[in-house]
Amino acid sequence: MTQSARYHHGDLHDTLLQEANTLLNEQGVEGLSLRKLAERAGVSRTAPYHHFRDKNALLCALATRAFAQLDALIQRQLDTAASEPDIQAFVIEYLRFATENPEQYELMFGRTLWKSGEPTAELKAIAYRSFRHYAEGLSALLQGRLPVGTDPLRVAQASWATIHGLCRLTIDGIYVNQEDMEAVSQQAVALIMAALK
Amino acid sequence: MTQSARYHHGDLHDTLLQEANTLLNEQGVEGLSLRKLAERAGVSRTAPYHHFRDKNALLCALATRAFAQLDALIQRQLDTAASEPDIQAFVIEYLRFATENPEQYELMFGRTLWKSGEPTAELKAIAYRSFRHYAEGLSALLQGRLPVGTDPLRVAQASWATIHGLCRLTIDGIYVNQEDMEAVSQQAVALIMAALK
DNA sequence: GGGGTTATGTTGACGGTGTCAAGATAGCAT
DNA sequence: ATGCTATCTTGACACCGTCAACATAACCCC
Repeated sequence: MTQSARYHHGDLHDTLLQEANTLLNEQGVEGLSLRKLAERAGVSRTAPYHHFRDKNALLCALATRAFAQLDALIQRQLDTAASEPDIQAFVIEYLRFATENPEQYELMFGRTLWKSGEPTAELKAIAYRSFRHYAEGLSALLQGRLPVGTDPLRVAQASWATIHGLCRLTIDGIYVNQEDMEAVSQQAVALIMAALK
Repeated sequence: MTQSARYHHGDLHDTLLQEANTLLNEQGVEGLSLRKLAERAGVSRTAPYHHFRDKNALLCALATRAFAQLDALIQRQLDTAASEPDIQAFVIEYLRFATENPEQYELMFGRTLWKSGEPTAELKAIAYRSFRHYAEGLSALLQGRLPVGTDPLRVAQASWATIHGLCRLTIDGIYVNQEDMEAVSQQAVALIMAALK
């Protein structure tokens, strides 16, 4: 039986995720429909429903994969970091992750999944694990350099917000050009580090 | 002729914008459709097309109105600011603007308008005017307190990114709870201000 | 191997969406 | 009064997510 004529696809689950990623990068989440996906996988409109409960579930699976990459990046860059240049390097890497896959980043953090739809338990888990890794890595890095009474969690939240906000402004195309992005981030890191003894 | 039976609505343009705002706050941008809007205004499906070129144009008009409010807030809070507590107050006001109208804020800065659709010239204008007002206000405020060689524009971009990122994380429901938001912002402002002489 | 259970894939249908085309109506200026 | 133009209408089209009902194949147990 030929590959194209067989009734069962064989690996539709992964094929769908892969095609979804392609379509996401090509056209953004707006242009990602289950029907297009099914067609690209050479399968009928409703076949995907045997592998994902609904569109939200598929998008959550996609975002979960992306978070796994980001989590790996965080651990790789932050666990070996010791000085300000290391932090700068981490931030640059983070920004590149976001700007090289803007649609993916939007999906990971946007309200499509976190508000409009209900995020999967799996997605929540890895998203918060990523933040925990960041917070722990940063705390270790700034050990003894924070002013007394400064909650490391708050510093982690504030600094993530800065990086995240920069990503958002850049990939959404407002206020920060991609060429300026790294300069802005360097300024931000320098300012914060200057405040630490 | 009764109000409901007349052929011409009379003030459909503004009615649409008003209903759109209501629907946006109630159901988010996902739940905002031109057809619902038309029905609420007591008019047929395609009537709105005589007042807005397409859905994108209507959303841009909505966002433009919202930017006018934000712009007013910026000027009100920042032009009279002189010290760190004033900055804290401004940030708090900004955060409240975003968290009290999360769907509106999402629309203003989200990629729905800035990437997927083409932002109106009008929208672009007021969005950038708002940022300029912020940058100018902040520069005046920090006059002479920035380390030499520090570009005020970069500081404006970095600090806006911080505030914006905090808003995004909070209203998208990830990493920052609404109760923690103000504490995080205070930490961020304190850190940055500590770096300035 | 035969037969039943389960996983997977199919077509048909429903209500929703944005938007275009063509025609109806009303206001307004000449 | 007549014609122009703004406004509003119905009809239609191509999409979309998703449910129900049915078809096929794989797999497991006897």
